[in-house]
Amino acid sequence: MYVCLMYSSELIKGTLKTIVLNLLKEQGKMYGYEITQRVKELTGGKIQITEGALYPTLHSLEKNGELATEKEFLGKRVRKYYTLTEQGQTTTTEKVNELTEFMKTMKFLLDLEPQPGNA
Amino acid sequence: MYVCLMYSSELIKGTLKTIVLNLLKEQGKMYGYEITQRVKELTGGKIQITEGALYPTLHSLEKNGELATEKEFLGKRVRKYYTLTEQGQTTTTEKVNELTEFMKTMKFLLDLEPQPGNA
DNA sequence: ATTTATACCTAGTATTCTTAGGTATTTATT
DNA sequence: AATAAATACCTAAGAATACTAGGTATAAAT
Repeated sequence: MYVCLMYSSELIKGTLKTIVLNLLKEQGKMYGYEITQRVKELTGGKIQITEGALYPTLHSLEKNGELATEKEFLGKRVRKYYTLTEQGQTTTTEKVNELTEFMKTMKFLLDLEPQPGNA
Repeated sequence: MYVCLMYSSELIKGTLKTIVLNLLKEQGKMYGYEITQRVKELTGGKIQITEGALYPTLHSLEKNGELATEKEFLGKRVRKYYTLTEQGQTTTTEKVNELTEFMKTMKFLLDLEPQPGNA
């Protein structure tokens, strides 16, 4: 039986918005469920975005003017596609740059050499 | 006038424990205030741990058996030094490895090429 | 016919950080 | 000498954000 090792959820905190915005920048337009599946697929199951986290985040980003929506009907079922607004594109660049810098700083912090005496 | 650019606080979420544990691994023993100052110094002010976040975290780690404490008196003032327990050393290694892996995954996600048509 | 996958959503809870205080000693400045 | 700043500890209330656990409904697979 294959056990998938997920990252502990606390690590996702603070990066979810950036992940979603960046995916939209790359894929153009996506709907909620698609985002959860795509992230799961891209990370080999190591990051699984729950719907309880994703939908409120999408709604918040839309309310804030970063995302625009359009509905598509497949038979009787509805899909809600999200796209970046102009403001959203700017925000995405900023947040991706910030996260990249943050990770450099974290890498530096984690790579410090132990002082003599701390085996 | 020099303005220090801090990372938005949401990025710290989920990494604070790991930062503290790893610092203790490197420095051997530290007290709370020292940790805030050391992180600020090491990151050029880009990560500033607030005391309101740090102390509850230290207490929680101690309660959980990851940290041990000893008090030192300087005149009438008290310092509370924290050190890693054996369990704490194991946890530190695990959490540092996990964060490192997480950052690799994030880097991969952020470096994906935009699909044709999404300028 | 039933289960699984797709597709949306929300309410309550838990975690975790920030804000904004409080206390007290020591050192630096004026 | 008086005041301010730095050191050093702490907590409580609030905000932000994710999880759990539900709900609704259609389409596809077994």
